[in-house]
Amino acid sequence: MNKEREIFIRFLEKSGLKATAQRATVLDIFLKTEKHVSADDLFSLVKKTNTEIGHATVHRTLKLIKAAGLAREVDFGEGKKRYEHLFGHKHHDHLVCLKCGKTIEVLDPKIEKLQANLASGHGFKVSHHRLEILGICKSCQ
Amino acid sequence: MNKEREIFIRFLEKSGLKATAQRATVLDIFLKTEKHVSADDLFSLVKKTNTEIGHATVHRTLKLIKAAGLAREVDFGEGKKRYEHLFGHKHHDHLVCLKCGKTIEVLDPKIEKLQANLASGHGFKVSHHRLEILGICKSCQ
DNA sequence: CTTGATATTGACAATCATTTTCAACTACAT
DNA sequence: ATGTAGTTGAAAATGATTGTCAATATCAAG
Repeated sequence: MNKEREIFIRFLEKSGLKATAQRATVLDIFLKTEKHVSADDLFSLVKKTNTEIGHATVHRTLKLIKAAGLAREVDFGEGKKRYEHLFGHKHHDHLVCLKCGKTIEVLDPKIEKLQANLASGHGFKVSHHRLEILGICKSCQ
Repeated sequence: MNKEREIFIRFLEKSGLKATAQRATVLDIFLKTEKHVSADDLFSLVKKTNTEIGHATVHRTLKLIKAAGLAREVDFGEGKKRYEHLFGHKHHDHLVCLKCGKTIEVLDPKIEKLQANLASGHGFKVSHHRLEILGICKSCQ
């Protein structure tokens, strides 16, 4: 967590941006939640301890956190972005339950490998990928 | 194409909905474009031949086309939905170029198989999945 | 072919997520 | 301490999509 803060500060410096109290607050609260938060989720969490921070700032800061390499955008097809931690977390894909919304993080190295092959076979230089398997989880069946 | 029209009509009947000229027009133009169209793309295409159709109708009709099983929603993370043909098209995944926006449809049965195994290993009953590999295509490198 | 119940339409307003604008404010190098 | 340049919150703007509603069209029944 202090490591993440340091990375963020360093990213801001390097980009000629400023380390403000609002940015620190948003980052801290983001780091405390181990969920896939939307900007609005995070805004609600932030509001609990600090009524002064506007939602535009939360959006702006999430972009920065992502740019700093501390978060990844995920999209469960809801029409809004969600963010998850990236630092100290290995890449993974998601199983998303269509009933209860629960997500399970999964990883299959064989799939990852095959995906890379598939892309390079088409001359593609991969930046990243997105795999979501949607269905009904065990407890919802 | 006539097959698709028939499926659509049958779907409307079965659902107690009406076969209107607007719906026929939107469907026809959708079937003519072999692209991943957004509602607004399609609205522009429709407007070329028929100025009378509103954008709300295009949105509504795309939903119906999807419900009829003739289209699939795809999401390239642009904050809007795109639709692609489903009838007579096998399932596939996408390579999306981040520079020119071009998409290549790909399929690897081994990946599909592994995905199914991965999900069932977690007790998941799969409804569908979404795989997009984002990167830079050959000609944009 | 007329009718009538019901679905549909387009225009417009509303909504939701996100971004922009802008004047007041703050960080931080000097 | 100070000036410059980035930052903030509030409010307005944007873009995609959906809801409202009065006028209109569909289609089964007579």
